[in-house]
Order: sequence, then C-alpha cells, then structure tokens
Amino acid sequence: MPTIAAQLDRIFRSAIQDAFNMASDPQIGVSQNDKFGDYQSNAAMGLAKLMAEKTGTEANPRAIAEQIVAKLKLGDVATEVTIAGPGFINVRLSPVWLGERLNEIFEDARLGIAPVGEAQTIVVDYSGPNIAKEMHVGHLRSTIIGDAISRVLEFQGHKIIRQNHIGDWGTQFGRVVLAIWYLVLADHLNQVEALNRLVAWMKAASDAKDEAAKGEVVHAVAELHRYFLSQDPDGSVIFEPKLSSLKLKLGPLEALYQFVTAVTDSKAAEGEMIGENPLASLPRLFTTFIQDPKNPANKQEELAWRKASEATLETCNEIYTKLGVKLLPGDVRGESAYQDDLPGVVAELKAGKIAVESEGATVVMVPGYEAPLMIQKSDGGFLYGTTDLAAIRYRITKLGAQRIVYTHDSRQQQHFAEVFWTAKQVGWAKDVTLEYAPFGTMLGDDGKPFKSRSGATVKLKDLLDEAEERALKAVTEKQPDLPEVRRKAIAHSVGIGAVKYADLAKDRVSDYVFSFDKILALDGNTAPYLQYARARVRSIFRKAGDAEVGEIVLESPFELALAKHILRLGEVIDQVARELKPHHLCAYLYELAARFSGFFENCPVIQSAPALRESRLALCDLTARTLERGLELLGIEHPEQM
RNA sequence: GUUCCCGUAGCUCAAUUGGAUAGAGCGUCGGCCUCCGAAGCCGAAGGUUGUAGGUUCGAGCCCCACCGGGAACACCA
Repeated sequence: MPTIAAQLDRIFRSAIQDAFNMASDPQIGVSQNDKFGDYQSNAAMGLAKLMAEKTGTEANPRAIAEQIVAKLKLGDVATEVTIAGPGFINVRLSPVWLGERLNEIFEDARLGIAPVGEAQTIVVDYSGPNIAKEMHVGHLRSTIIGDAISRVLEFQGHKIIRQNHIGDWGTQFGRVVLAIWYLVLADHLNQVEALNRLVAWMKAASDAKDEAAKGEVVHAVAELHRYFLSQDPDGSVIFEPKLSSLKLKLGPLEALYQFVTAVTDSKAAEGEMIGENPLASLPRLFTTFIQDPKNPANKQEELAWRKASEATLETCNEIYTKLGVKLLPGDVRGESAYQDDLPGVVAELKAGKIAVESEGATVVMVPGYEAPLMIQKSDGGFLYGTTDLAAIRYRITKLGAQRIVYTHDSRQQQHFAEVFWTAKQVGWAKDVTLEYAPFGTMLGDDGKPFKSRSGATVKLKDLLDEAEERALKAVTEKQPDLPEVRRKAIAHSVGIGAVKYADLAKDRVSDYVFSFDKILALDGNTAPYLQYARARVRSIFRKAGDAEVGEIVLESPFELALAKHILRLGEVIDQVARELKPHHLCAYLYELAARFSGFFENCPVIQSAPALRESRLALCDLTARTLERGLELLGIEHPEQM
C-alpha cells in the first residue's frame, strides 16, 4: 500500500493537472493541528504566485484552491475537504476508509509498507575504528547512526553493502610495530617490570608536562632499547620466532602504543641515537618497511601489523555484538586494502588534469577552498584523501554502488566535500550520489566533550557496561522476583537500547549532552519508555487469554488518533531514508506510544463487548507490531517483559 | 585569515526543509491506583526562536551584518 501522503499526492497532482493543465508538486503534509484536518495541500499559494508571474495579473490563491478542490477525485478517502487561511486545502480522512486500511495492513508482515520501486545498491560507510586503539565514545555515533540508516534503507528494499573503513594503515604503524617489538622483547628478556615502570614514569612526566623528566625517561628507554637490540639485532633471534605464537591483547598494546608515541614525539628522542638513527625516527623507519609488505625482508613487520589488526578487530567485534550492530568481519575493508590502488588513483587524476604538482606534492585544487586536497606527498607517500578516493572508485566499479553514504563526525565536512568534488570531477561518481551524513560531538553534563572524571576519553565498553549495570539496578528494584538471568537479559536490552536511542533520537547534526539519568528514564523520549509501552501492550494479550482478534472499526477519537498515526510509519521511513536522520523515526515512535496511552486510558479493551474487543485487540496488536518494527529499524531490542 | 556547523521555555531536545496559534520531556505546581502493567496517565504555569535589518501572501527555517559557542584548513589520519 502506498503511504497516505503518496496517495493524496497522486490525487491532488492529477486534480491540479485537470484544473490548470500543468504538473506541480501538491505539497502534501500532515496537519499540525487536529482542528484543521488530517492532511493538507499547500499548493495553491505557490500556484497563485506562478500564475501571477505568467499572466502579469493577480491570482487569488483561494480561488485556485477552489478550482483544485473541484477536480479532486477523493472517492471514499475523505469525509471533509475545506479551504482555509490564504489557501490551505485541508482533508479529513474517513474513519471507515482508515479502518479498511488498518485491516489491510494487519495481514501484512511489512505493515503495508511496500518496497521502493527502484532498488539501489547503496554502500554505507560507518564505524571506522582505528587499529591498536580501543573504541571510545567518539565511535559510538558513527556506529549507531550508520547502522540505523542501513537498516532503514535495507527495509526499503535497497541492497545495502556495509563498509567498515578501518584505520589500519599509515605512518602511525611504525609506532605500533615498535610497541609490539618492545612487548615481545621485554617479555622474553624478563624486562616486563622495567618496561612498565618506564610507561608509568612517562605518563607521569607527560601529565606534569615536565620536559626535563621526559628527557630522563627517553634516555632510559633508549638504554633499554639498545639492550634489546643487542640481544636481537635483526629480529631473527627473538622477535620473529615469538611473533607468530604471540597472543596479542588490545589493552596492553594500546598502552604501549601510546607510550611509544609519547616517547618518539618528545624533543629528547631526537638526541637519543639508536645505531645510526635518532629514536624519534624509528617509527618512520618501520613505516617504510611496512609499506612493502610483500617483500620477504619485511615479514616480521607485516606479521606484527597483522597481529595488531586481529587483536583490534576482535575487540571491536565484541562491541558490535554487544551493541547488536549488523557489522560483520566481512564488512571490514580498511585503508590497507586500497594500498595497491593508490598510484593508479594519482595517475588517473593527473592524466585528467584534475591533480597538479604543487611544492613538490600532488594536490587537487578544489574551488571554494583555500587549502587543496593533498593526494601525494613530496616524498611520494599517499594520504587518507587518496585512500578515500580509491575507496570511492572501488565501491562504484567493483561493488556497483549507486549511492554512497558516510556517517562520520562533522569535523570531516571539508575533507569529504573535497573528496566528493574530486570523485565527481574525474568522472567516477558521475551518476552516483555521494552523501555525507555528519554528526556532532557527544558532550558531558558540563557541555564539554564527554570525558571521564579524570579527563580521559571514555572507552565505549565501559560506557556500555555502566549503562547495563544501571539498568540492572532499576530492573532489580522493580522486578525483584524475576530470576537473575531474566533480569540481566532485560538490563542488556534496556541499557544498550537506552544508549543507542539517546544517540538516535537527536538530530545528528548538532552536539548532544549525554546523561545516564536522562537516557535511562522511563519518562520522555527514551528507549526504556518505548520498550515499556510495547511490553504493556503485549501484556494485554496475556491477560486476554484466548480472546480473538477481529475486524477493526474506528469510533472513538482516541482510536482514530492512534489509527492515523499507525498508518504514517511508511511516510516516516521515507523521510528518514531521504534525510538520513533516524530521529524522525524516534519522534514518530514516541508519539505513537503517547497516542496509545490516550487510547489505553479511555478505551477499555478486554471488558468491551466481543466485536469491540476484537477490533481493539487488533488495534493493540498493530500498535505493538509498529513499535517493534520501528525499534528493529533503529537496532533496539524489545523485551517481552520489563 | 579562509571555509563550515550550531544558538529555540530554567535544563535536555522537536518543529513534516518557506506554512496556520513554535511543540515534548525533565524540573515546578495541582490532580489520578477496588479499574487491561503507577517503570504509568491527565492538567497548569513557563517563549520578542542570540541581536538588528531584508526578501513575500507567509520566516525558527532563506539573504545581509553583527554577537556568542564549536570545528576544519599542504606534506598525520
């Protein structure tokens, strides 16, 4: 069944055609105020202006509205059509017709929402964590929003290809390899404690911004480094043999990675020589090794990099599972996957005269931007823009993408604008829609970026754990008699759902303030409220026993208000898909729960006479199924009982 | 310096992308449990949409200038 808005669009469109012999958008919208009607067309005012411009004489919008209304073939859809204000055409839908529509969608698992006519292949690029770093709250929004958008587009019937463009390449890998080298050597040479002491010392010196102390640490690190090197000069004695059997864990790796970064970035590292190189240059050295991974001489570096990737992805997958996000290991195609394509990308851009040489580097001058998009450094190295362009080309030519959606934070706005422009200019994305769905920062109660009390970035896992713990506390308080397994399962659904919903319910473009108390509240636009509303509807059926569900007949205004809203799900899904903004669906579900409350308070179900009871039970069932479908499209669970 | 995003009730957020009287929740005040789940529901108070112009039948939304907050800007990703 087409949406009501779509049906009215068609009817009004042909009425305008009949009246004025012209094609025009009838501007169908839902009435804001119930007293006007249910839907309205705002076309008359625009048409009046258009005609005035054409003929040079004044046109009265109300008269135009009357001519449209005269041609309307609404059949049994509406009971009332009125013209109001400057020329609004208000339509009140027929309760009988609405009842028929509900009975029609009742039989349909998709709730009457037809798949789109022309299915597209859409790539959705989201999450994108970095290797050797645990996911933190900064990755939450991309992961959650990207997942919800994917689900909605998929439900519409599009072919969705999820792409996890992980940060698994680049100059930072020298540091990662160096960190693993320290890890392995320290372990084998009984220097773990010594290394840990240095790590703690460096952190203290960095926190205190004490340059002199940092210099001392760097000196000590260099000493340990030289000792390691003396025991295993080319990695063949300890590093390589131990590497293949190494069980690398992300936690220790990340700590050591940060340590290596702090050490090699410090000024003192320039003065500390390791063989022919200063300590600071070692990461760059490893980076050059790793950029030739197929060379047998670089086997150990390549293996270390792979270990780091595996350890990171393992942890990410745990998070994805916990979040109930539909990102699978097979969706991972990170920056490293495009390395072979980069020279070709640059060559093609140069051949097309889109990229030019500038100060020894290769850049694309994008109109409107002062800074160009860099695609090759003067030393021949490539940049993330190059990788992004290679990914676009791959997605279009190999994956057959007709639309590519990026959910990444708004700081990348300029970067994506330049990359998209370049992809269009070179011709790869000629008939492809490239869309950037940016989002703002997650803030703490203080209005500053969300951090722990000590000021550190909050690990995503810790945030989710706390949400579940708080939810468990609430469940235990309200339902102490439930067995612990059940309570934990509910707490998982509620806690994780609350975090996800809080993120999805806000317009993604602006920053938003995160507060555990608010997102877990049972009042207001929260996941627990919707989950509760749905559990409450379902409980009616437990109470009703074997009562039958029957034909829906709408009489009470509360039934009508609920019915009209249920029938709007398809319109809202269209809107979410068009704008890539899941918060419209959240607002819809919240309104649905509110209208159900009105119905529930005023319309007895079980105690009613058989025919009415059957009708109202069917309405309850449709409400529950709409809530369930909506929550599923957001990626949020709905426990049977709370 | 250039470019971009955001300023809406005390607080957290909406407003069908230019439509009618700017809506919710929290908080405040007042009601509702012999009654289908009170983790709930109903009602009241609360606004010069940062400021000042402009565009038109109509502006929270578009244009201009300010004010305030945030961000990105050549060899990191």
